[in-house]
Amino acid sequence: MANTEGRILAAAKEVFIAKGFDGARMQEIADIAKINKALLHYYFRSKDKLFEAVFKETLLQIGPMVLSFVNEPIPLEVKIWKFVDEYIEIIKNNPKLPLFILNEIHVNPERVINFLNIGAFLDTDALQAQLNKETEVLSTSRIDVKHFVVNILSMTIFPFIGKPIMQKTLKIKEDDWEKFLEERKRIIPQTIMNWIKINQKV
Amino acid sequence: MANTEGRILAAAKEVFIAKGFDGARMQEIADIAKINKALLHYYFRSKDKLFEAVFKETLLQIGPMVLSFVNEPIPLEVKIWKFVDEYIEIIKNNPKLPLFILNEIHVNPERVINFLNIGAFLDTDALQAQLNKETEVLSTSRIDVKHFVVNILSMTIFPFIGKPIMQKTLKIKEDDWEKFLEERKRIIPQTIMNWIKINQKV
DNA sequence: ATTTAATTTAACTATACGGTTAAATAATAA
DNA sequence: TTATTATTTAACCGTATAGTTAAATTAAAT
Repeated sequence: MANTEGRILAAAKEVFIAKGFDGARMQEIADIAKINKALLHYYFRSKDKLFEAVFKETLLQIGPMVLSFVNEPIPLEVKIWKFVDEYIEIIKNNPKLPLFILNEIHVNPERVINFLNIGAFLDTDALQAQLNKETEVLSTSRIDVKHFVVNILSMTIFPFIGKPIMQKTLKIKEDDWEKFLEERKRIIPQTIMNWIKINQKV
Repeated sequence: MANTEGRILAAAKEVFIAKGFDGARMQEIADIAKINKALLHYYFRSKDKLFEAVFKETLLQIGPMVLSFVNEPIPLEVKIWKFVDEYIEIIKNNPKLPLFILNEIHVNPERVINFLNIGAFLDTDALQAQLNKETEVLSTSRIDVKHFVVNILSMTIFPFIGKPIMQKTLKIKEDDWEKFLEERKRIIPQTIMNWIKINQKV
């Protein structure tokens, strides 16, 4: 049949992301791909090999999408808005992906450590320079690029990772989740920019 | 021997947190607790029961510690500083805990959903009122308590969850990690307070 | 001292699961 | 047509793992 390998990869991705490597079952992957276990091993010799293919493909798919324009020469504020907006949109379509990646790194770093370079090309020095220029113009205290990046990533990604707890603690119903995410597209850049803009040398 | 149950729980916590429910092995737990598998089942009838005990205990241990003073009547800025400081200290001693909890909720919500109430008592209305009072004094635009909480939690917890990626992307060596966390105790309240303080009705 | 509870030993069951195999069949390419 | 490749079927192997059992031993309680 057409595109068996693609169906296998899609099925594997679905199951691995939903249940993690240890919780995933080769049989279930085969079922979802609508083939049998024998053919599954015919295409990908082992669970490890299959996982490797899925993980690599996933990182290649999501990594560059996000960091592509971070190194581009556009104004800082635009950069932040664009980043947050695009990142939220991407994760909205793959809401379970961040936790999956983070957890696999955690429970089995050896298995995934080789691919971690993929998509992790971030020119921190250039970004720091841009930050310095910005704070100079505003005559505010300097911003450390490390905390700048961590702050943005945190506020953007964490709501997805902690969705169930956020929903429960903050009483956000499923119907309001989408709206909540739209609000964050506004709130996160606001939080970051206000942090940078305020005239308070600490 | 003395305190066998405690040793079992400690061992189980260690293994469950390190490898997740699916990756954890009863034999390994028994080994670490320095007992045998038979005695393990003598104390906790099944893996599920043992996990339940560990998960419940963990939530009870960490939940109240953190949220206890959030509802207390202390100034907002103090509250933020205190929260961030205490939270970072607590997680520093249990750095793998947040990802463990979040991931277990993700891969098997049915198994853990019953205990999610534990420690999740947050009076959002009272906090929103305090925020309103604060912005009124500063005559700045109102802050939505949902994003307030999510922002603080995100910036505090996420660095631990994403530690390997943060370290790689931002070139933070293990020796500098502790310093980095100390910086965050300063940066996070600063980010939040500047966000609130700036006179910019959006 | 006697009973009760805690702990070990060691073998065992049942099952789930990753992976294999071989033969048959269908589809595709040469 | 013929050879090659893809796919199915179905049984099978080996092993890891949760959980059991029963008997023996040690420690604690009465």
